[in-house]
Amino acid sequence: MPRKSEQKSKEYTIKDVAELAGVSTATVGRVLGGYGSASHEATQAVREAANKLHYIPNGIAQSMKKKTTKSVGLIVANICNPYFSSIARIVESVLVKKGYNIIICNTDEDGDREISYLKMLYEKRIDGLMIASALKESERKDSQFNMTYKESIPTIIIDREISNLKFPTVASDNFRGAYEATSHLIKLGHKRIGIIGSTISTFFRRVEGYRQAMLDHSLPFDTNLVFNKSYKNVKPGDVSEGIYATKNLLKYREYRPTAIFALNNLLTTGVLIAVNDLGLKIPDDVAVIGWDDFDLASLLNPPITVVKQSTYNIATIAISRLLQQIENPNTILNEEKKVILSTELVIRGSCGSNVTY
Amino acid sequence: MPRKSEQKSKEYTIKDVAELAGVSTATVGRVLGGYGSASHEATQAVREAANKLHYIPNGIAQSMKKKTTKSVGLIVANICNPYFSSIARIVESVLVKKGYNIIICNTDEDGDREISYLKMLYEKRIDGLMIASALKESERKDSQFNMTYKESIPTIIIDREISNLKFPTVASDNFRGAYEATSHLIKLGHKRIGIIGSTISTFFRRVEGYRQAMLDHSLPFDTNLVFNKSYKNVKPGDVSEGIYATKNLLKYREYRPTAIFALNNLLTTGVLIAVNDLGLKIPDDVAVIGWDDFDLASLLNPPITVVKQSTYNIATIAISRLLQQIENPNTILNEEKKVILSTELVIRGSCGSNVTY
DNA sequence: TTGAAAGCGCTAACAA
DNA sequence: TTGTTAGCGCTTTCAA
Repeated sequence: MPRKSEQKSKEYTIKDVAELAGVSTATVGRVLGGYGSASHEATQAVREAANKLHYIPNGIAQSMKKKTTKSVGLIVANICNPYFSSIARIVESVLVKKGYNIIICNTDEDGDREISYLKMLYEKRIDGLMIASALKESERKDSQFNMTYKESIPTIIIDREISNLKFPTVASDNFRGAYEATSHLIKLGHKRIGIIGSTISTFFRRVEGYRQAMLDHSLPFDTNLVFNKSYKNVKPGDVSEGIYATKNLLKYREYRPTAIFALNNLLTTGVLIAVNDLGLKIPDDVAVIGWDDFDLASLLNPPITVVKQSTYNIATIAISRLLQQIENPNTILNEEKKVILSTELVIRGSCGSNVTY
Repeated sequence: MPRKSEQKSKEYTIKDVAELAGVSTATVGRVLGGYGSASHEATQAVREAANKLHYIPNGIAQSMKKKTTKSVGLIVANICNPYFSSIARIVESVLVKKGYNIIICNTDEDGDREISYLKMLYEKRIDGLMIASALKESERKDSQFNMTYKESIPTIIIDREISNLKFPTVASDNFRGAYEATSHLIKLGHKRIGIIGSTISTFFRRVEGYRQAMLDHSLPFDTNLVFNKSYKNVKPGDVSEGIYATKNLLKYREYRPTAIFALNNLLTTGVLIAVNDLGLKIPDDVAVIGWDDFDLASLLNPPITVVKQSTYNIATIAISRLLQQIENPNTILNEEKKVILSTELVIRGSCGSNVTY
């Protein structure tokens, strides 16, 4: 079977190019790498040889020497969530212009998964890391924390407000956003408001906002209305999660909430499907507010009221700060370590304009 | 400023671990790499040392030796399109179990972008490549083609039915899917049917299906109804594209189509927004069929009829075949090089049940 | 302007 | 069971 090995086109190296061009490997490197200087003649010969062999430089070997891989990791909960895919898209488009590429990791908000991704990415020697789905505070023992995250590599956290974190952060004002949404519902007459966060890790700040709004309006904070568990029979990061949660929340007719606040797009969709399945009407039987705007929100009947994050700004600020750290490791971003962006309550029809009892 | 350099935690190497453990680097490799054999004592010492130093193996150096990077590239048009994000998600979840990670590239269906991504990925020495957004046939001169794609690396094409392609393919039956959708509209009485494909590269086969359906029903194939251009003022991969196309198609009252067939999710959303903006009613003023199902399709008013692809199957088959090629390079997948999956027409309300003139 | 050669951190063949 | 050592393909210092 000599055929086999002949078929397999050899990977040409800088050495092959050097030989063919009749120069040294150093010269090839200078020409192709664009550093140092080479005579016009040499330059020509090298280019020609490289073309002839369809030479593709070995980026691994380059990384080895230069100690930079031109790749950054992006850890998200689930790329199917429009919020994360938008972030990924924006981030990737600015990165690619600078020659970086992006490695995507989906954690489903699972701490163990995050840790193993981290390990993988650190082994890959990524130049930078963006985490949009960090360990939940509950899972994060400080000792463990310091062992899993490497401070020596440029890192930025999106959408997590973790106090003792050494990394810069850019996030929405989760507390305020939830506070406003909840207050809106309360003003409309709602007293029992369900909140569905499933396992999402920004859950806590948002629930705090919800809780504060309830308390400020002399309404009880009832943990039965707070849905933040994950269930074995339900895939996280799937609409079924929201459906399941909603059906649970609406199970008991007399105690059931008159409004539901869903903490991400996928959950919102799940809520809408469940409410529809149950034959209930929005907003008369149950009002709905979603977190994150989506293209079809205004086309639904009724249009869905949402807390809108400035996804574009979040992504843009995050990536520019990350690149700054990568390109200039001495920059200390201490002063403005944490950037918090305000959210906007987009009022559409899904909460009704008044509620009577 | 010696402070600075002290701060920066040194990257420990296998050599440091070896020293601390009092063994050779080879032994460290054997213990940590899990190959060869080492005494219990040595194993203990090495593990201890590695832990103490928080040693993280350098994957770059490993790749250098082993000639495998454990990463695969995924080229899509736009990760914000639910079709592509689902594919990415499924593919990533099977890859991660095998220790691979995934590098995502968004081309916006731009051939030049694809070529430069290809170059980047080949330099990175990816172990495998999955292309869900290949060069359009029109752009692909054979000579150029053979220079841009490397046959020596395992590659699989998703959703492209390119004839003389040397790579295995898994795709939906684009022709048949479009034929059925179009026929459905025709049976409902539509004679002027607009089709919006923008720049998407599977466009051609689908338009052929559309065309054939028209001809088979003795209806003219009018290129004015075929919208497949991209416009400077419109970002591809954004809802605005579909909005723009729809408004163009519906501009001239008397000649305007009574039905619109949108060739991906983002375009469908754009169509819905545009139709709504124009104050038209679906299905009475204009019927709509979308390509790709979506969670909210059945919740809209009216629910949207779609051509549903088996995304899960496409992704699963594609990645398993790719892994097969990666793990066993001698496997020739010739016999069943091309897998074509059938689509399903999911009839909901957006085409009405009858149309009168 | 050029080339020789060291070395990045690891694996693995070989010898002990 | 272990250690020595030769590379992997490149960049880059140092001399020429």
